[in-house]
Amino acid sequence: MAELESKYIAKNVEQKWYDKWIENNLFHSEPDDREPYTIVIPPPNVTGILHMGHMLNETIQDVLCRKERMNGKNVCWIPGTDHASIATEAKVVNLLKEKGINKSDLTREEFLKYAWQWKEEKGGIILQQLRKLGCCCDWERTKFTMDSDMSEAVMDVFCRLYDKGLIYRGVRMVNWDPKALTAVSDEEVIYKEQHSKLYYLRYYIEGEDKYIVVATTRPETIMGDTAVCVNPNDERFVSLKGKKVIVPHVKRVVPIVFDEYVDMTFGTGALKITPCHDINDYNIGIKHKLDAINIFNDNGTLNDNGMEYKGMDRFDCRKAIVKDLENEGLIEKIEDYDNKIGLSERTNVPIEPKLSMQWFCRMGDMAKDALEVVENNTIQFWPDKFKNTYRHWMENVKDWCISRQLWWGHRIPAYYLPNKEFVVGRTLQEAYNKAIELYPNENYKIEDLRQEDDVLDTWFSSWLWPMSCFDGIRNPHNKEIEYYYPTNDLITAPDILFFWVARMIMAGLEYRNEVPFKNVYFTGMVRDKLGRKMSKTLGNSPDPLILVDKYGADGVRMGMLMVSPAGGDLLFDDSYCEQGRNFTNKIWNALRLVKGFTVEDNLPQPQASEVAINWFRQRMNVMIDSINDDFSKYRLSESLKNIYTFIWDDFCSWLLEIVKPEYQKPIDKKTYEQVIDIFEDLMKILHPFMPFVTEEIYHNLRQREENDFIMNASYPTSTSEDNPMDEEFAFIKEVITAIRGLRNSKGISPKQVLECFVKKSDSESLIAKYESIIIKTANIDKIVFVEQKQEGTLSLMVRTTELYIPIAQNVNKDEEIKKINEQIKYYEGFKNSVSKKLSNEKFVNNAPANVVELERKKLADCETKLETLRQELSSLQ
RNA sequence: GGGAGUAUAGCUCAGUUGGUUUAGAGCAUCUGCCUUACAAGCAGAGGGUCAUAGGUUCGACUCCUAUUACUCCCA
Repeated sequence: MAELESKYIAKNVEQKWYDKWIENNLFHSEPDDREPYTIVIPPPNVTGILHMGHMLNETIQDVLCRKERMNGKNVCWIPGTDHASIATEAKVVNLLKEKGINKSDLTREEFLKYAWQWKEEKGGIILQQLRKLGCCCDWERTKFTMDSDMSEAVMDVFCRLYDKGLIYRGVRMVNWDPKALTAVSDEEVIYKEQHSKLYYLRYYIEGEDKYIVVATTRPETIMGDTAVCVNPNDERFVSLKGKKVIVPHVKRVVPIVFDEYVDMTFGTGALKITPCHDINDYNIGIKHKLDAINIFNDNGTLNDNGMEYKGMDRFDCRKAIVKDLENEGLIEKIEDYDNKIGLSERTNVPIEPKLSMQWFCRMGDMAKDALEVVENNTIQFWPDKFKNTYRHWMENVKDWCISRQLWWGHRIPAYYLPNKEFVVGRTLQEAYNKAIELYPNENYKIEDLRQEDDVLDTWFSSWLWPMSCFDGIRNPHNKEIEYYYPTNDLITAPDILFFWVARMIMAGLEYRNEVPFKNVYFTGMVRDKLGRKMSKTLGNSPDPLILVDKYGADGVRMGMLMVSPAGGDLLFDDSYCEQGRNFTNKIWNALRLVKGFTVEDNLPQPQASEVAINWFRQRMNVMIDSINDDFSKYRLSESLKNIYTFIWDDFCSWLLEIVKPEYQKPIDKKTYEQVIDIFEDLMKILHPFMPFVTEEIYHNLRQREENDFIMNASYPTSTSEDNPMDEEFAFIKEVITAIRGLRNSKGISPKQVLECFVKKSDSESLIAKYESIIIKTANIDKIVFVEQKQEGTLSLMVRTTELYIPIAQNVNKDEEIKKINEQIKYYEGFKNSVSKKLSNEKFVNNAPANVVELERKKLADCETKLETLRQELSSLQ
C-alpha cells in the first residue's frame, strides 16, 4: 500500500470516484423486480445557478437515495430543469437589448430561436454543478419542461381540462406588470411598505352646495370613478341615501352606494369606487352593477379616458391632477401615509390591477381532493405543521390564472376563428377539424385559424412533472410510469407549497387517481449567520462551489445537514463546513492508524481488545436501530450527529485507543481483522452523508474487485435487540473519565501510572469485567477491591461506586472538605425533592408502579451516596 | 387586517404519548497537553429559575390560557 498523506485532501478523491460511479453506470435505473424508490428533482430554473438552497435540497435527496439504494431498493432520481417563462424571457430580452436588439422588432419565431440558443448554452449549468456535490441522479433521464414529449403532455392536459369545462376564458382583475407587459400571478407580487400620501378629495353632492370628503392614495384614478361608497351603518351618511355626487374635476355624476365593506374608521368613512383599477372596487362594482371605466394603457400611461392627461405616465398624472385639484379647491387636505404596495417580483415596478381577458383553471373540486389526501395522511408532510398552512390555502383557493403574455413557454393551444369564436386542440389540425365540425357553413381554411398569443404559466407544466417525466400523461400505461409512480419522497422548500406541491397533488389525482408522492419533506431556508435571507444585494450568499473547493463536497454536505432539521431555517456559517472537513480528516487518520499496524499472526488477542470489540458490536446494533428510526422520521441531522459521535468518540477515541498496541509493537491478527470489519461497517453507515470519503476509505481498507463500490453495498443491519454492554460501557466510561479528571485537576501526568482501589459494591463484577480496559485507558497499574477507604487516597464517586486513588502529593484537606460539602448539599437537595414526591400519597397511589419504583431507587441510591460522603467527611475532619 | 410557527447554555439546536438520578449535543470559551493516526488533534472543566404570568395534574421543558418578542405565509 502506498504511503498515505497525513491530511485528507478531498480534491484528490472526489472527482475520481464520481467519474468511476458514472463509468460503471451506477446511477442509472431500469424497472426490475426490486422495490422502486423514486425521487423527482424539483426542477431548478434554467436561468439559475447553484445557490445554498439548492445545495441543501439536493444533498438531502442524495442522502435519501443513497440510503435506500443500500437498503436494496431500485433507486431512480430524475434530474431536470424548468423553463421558467418570465425569468428566462426577461433574461433573453435583456441580453438582446445589450446587443441592440429590441424584442418588439423580432417575430415570435425569431425571438424563440434566440431563447432556445440561450437555453442550450446556459440552461444546463446548474445540472453540471450538482455533479460536484456527488448527486447520484440518473443523468440519462434528464428532462426539461419544454422537451417535445413534456410539451405534448401539457397540451394534452390543457385540452382535457378544457373539454371537462375546467378551463375557461374570462375577464378578471389581474396583477399587471406595466413594464414586462404581462399579467403575473398573486405569488409573484411582493408587498412593500412605502411612504406615500393620503389625499382628501371633495365630492360635491349633486344639486347641493355640500360635499363629502373621500380619502384616496391614488387621486389619478378619479377619471375611472363610477361611485362613492359608504357603510350603511354609518350615521354620518344616512341622509345621503339616493343622492349622487360629482367626481371632482372630472365632473361626472355618480351614485352613492351603501356597502358594509367600507371601514367606517378608515379615512373619512367614504370610499371612491374605481372598478377597473382596484380589486375590491371591482367586486363592489359587480355587486352594485356599476359602470367600469378603464383609464390606463398596458404600459401604465393614461388612455383616451384620461381626458387632458392622456398619454401621461400614471405617476406623472398623479402630480398633475393633484395640482389641478388644488387649483380648483377640491382638495381638503393631504396627509403623509405609509401603506403597502405590490411590486412585480420580476421588474420591481408597482403592479397595476387591471381588468383583462385571461385563461383560468377551476380549482374547487381538485383542491377538495388534494386536501383530503393530505388530511388523511396518504401524503405525509414533514414536519406536519405545514398541513395547517396547506389546509388554509386549499379551503380558500381561487381559480388559477394560467395565461401569461409572453413568448417563451407553452403557447396556449386555442385558435381564434374569423367569427370571433375559438376552438381548442392539441395541434392546429385537431383544432381545425373541430372548427369545421362546429361551423360547417363557414368554409374555414386551416390558415384562417389564429393561435392564441399567450403562453401558459410555468407551473402549468411543472404540476405534471412527476408524471410527465415518465411519459405518464401521453402513455398512461407504460412500464416506467407504472413502476416508478407514485414517487416516494419530494424534497422542497415551503415557499412553493401552493403553486407547486398542491398542484402536483391535484394533477396526480386528476390523471392517475393516485398521489404523486408519499412524503413531502420541507427544507428550511438557508440564512446567513445573522439570520438574514441570502440575497444577491446583501452579498451574503457564499458560492457553493467555492465552499466545495475549500472543504470538499463531503465537508459541505455534512456542514449543511448537521444544522438543518426538517422545516427549520438554518443559519449557515462556513465553520460548519470546516467541522465537516475536520471529520473527513479524522476518519482519514483513523485509516492511517489502522493501516499502519504491524500484524502478528501468532499473537493472542488481549482481553481488553476482545471486551472492547464485543462492546462496540453491541453499540453498533443500538446505533443502527436509532439511525433507521431517525431516517423513518426524516430526522437526518439527528442521524448524522449520532453517526458523527459514534465514529469520532466511540470508534476513534474509545475503541481504537483500546486496541491500539503500544508504540512500535504489533497487533494480533484477530483484533486487526475485527477492526477492519467494524471500520468498513462504519463507512457504510456514513456513506449516504459523505459519499466520497467513505468510498475512498472502503477501497483502502481492503483489496476490492473492479466493480465493488460502497455505494452499492448493503446497509449494515443490527444483529441483536439485547445489547447490555452498551449501558455497561457507559458506566465504565464514567469511571475512566473520573480518574482522568482527577489527574487533570491534581496536575498528575497521564503518563504516571496510578493505583486504584474500588470499594466493594454491586458494581464489583462489572468493574472486574472491564478491568483490562480501565487499566489501559486510565493508565492504572491494577485494580484492588477493598472494604473501606484507604489512607492517602482521594476518593471519587461514580454513580454509587466509590474509587480511591492514592496520590503522591499531600491531600489538601480543606479543599476536599469543601468539595464534599458541596456534593452533600446537592444530594440533599435531590433527596428532598424525591422524598417529597414519595411522601405524597397521591403520587404513590396514582403514578404507575414502575415510576414509583424508580423514585424509590433514586432515593436509595441517593442515601447510599450521602452516607458515603458523610463517612468520608468525618474521616477527613 | 387574517393565519401559522418559534422562544431551552455565549451561538445553533435536540429533548419522540407529561415521570429515567432537580435539563442534553455540537460549536465557542477556559485549563492542561506537540501522549508517534490526527493541533483540521488529545485529556478535562465551567456555563441554563427551559421567554413572562397564570392554570390543569400526584408530577410540566413537555398540556391549556393570556402577555411579550421574533419569523413565515396570505390580503
